[in-house]
Amino acid sequence: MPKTSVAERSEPARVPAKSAATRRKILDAAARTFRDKGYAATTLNDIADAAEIRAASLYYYFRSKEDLLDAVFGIGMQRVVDAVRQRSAALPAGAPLAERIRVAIEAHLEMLLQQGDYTSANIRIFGQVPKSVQRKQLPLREDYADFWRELLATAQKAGEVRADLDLGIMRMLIFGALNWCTEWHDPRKGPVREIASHACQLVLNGIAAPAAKRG
Amino acid sequence: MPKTSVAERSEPARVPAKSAATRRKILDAAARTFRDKGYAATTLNDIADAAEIRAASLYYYFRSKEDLLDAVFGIGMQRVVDAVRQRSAALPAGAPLAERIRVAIEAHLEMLLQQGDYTSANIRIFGQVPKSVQRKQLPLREDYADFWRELLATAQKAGEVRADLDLGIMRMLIFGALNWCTEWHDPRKGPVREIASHACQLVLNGIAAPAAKRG
DNA sequence: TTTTCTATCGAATATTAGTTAGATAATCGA
DNA sequence: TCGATTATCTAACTAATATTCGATAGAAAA
Repeated sequence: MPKTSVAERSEPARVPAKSAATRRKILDAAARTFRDKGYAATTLNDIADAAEIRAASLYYYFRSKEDLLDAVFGIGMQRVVDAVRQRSAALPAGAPLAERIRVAIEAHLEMLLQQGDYTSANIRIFGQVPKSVQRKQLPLREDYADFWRELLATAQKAGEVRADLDLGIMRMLIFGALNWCTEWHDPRKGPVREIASHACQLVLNGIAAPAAKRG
Repeated sequence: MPKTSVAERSEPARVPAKSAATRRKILDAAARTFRDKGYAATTLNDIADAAEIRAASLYYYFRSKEDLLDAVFGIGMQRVVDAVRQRSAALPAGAPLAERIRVAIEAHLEMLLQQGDYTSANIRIFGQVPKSVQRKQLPLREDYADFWRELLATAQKAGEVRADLDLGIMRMLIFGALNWCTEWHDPRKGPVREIASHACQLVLNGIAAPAAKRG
């Protein structure tokens, strides 16, 4: 029994909308399952079950399991890049750099903990995934890294970040504090706002130049 | 050809030392491979190859793949607990709490990045491992968490950490900054000391109460 | 209606991986 | 030297899994 069950049609029945909905369901299921169990431990049946289709049907939409993973990763990274860039662009031109860093932290955490499972899947399992997939994702990752590099470098040049800090190391420590949240935070439970606020305090106080120059 | 190749015997030929050396080689190989590729993606053949034996021989030392993982995890967590406790205990009784936090950070990072692959395997792949193994590891993990809980709570009570901070959240953010290093740091390359120093700055400045009380 | 294309499925395939069984080599105490 | 125990191997088994193939239902087009 195919059981078509078309429940997604919210818009006035577009032309190719039928297949797009299934594709989305597959991606959603894959993102969640990959994130929760890792790539190797996730079977195509796991994904198919969650998407309410049979495993063979996955191949109508994706050429392979790796392809599916790559698609999930791409969406996840694109989303966080867009979210952070957009929030940052919404700030007034003369906003203090600490404020720019704050909204970047908040956007990153919200994407990781509230929004879809795509970004958290990417962040969480990237290191345990076939090298070929990692390689294909590198350009997007570098895009995102560049955003932060520039943000921190500008803040340091402006004297808002201590001059003696190695920003490469500091950036990775900050990423760590944020990204690790996927390992412990229960999205249904705690409020993200509370975590974001603490992360901002840790980071901003952690790297800020002393307000009053001594000596 | 078995090719016995007994090259480990550094001590004067102990009694059961023969089997213990192989067991150690298996554990070393497993820790490294698990950490690098994850649990599911690691095959017993990968481990056996690295340990220079055949896969079937693993079963002379461990009942199953899960058992082997559990052994690796246990060693990894025990090591970091011991290292951090020991370093902390070596401090003079009246040492400032910031100093206690600093040595804890340093010990944690050294165990993660320099010492064996056991701790890093535990930290890195714990979340993508069978639930049964996670459950068996919880007591040890709690032990370690308790150490940090107590350390931070004491510092807060002493007024060295801002009173308005939720230490549960802050502790996980700190763990994140440290643990994430397994994802990006190349142990052969950068000096750990540099990273530890930056982590200390981030954490200590990030949570410290302002030196001069205002108002 | 007939044809065509899209989407989905059941079944088959080939490979791999964890595990077991039995044989055998190596070691050691007596 | 000899039997017993320890350690390791080869070969086989079984279950699971990614992937392929051919069939088919439904919708759209003709």
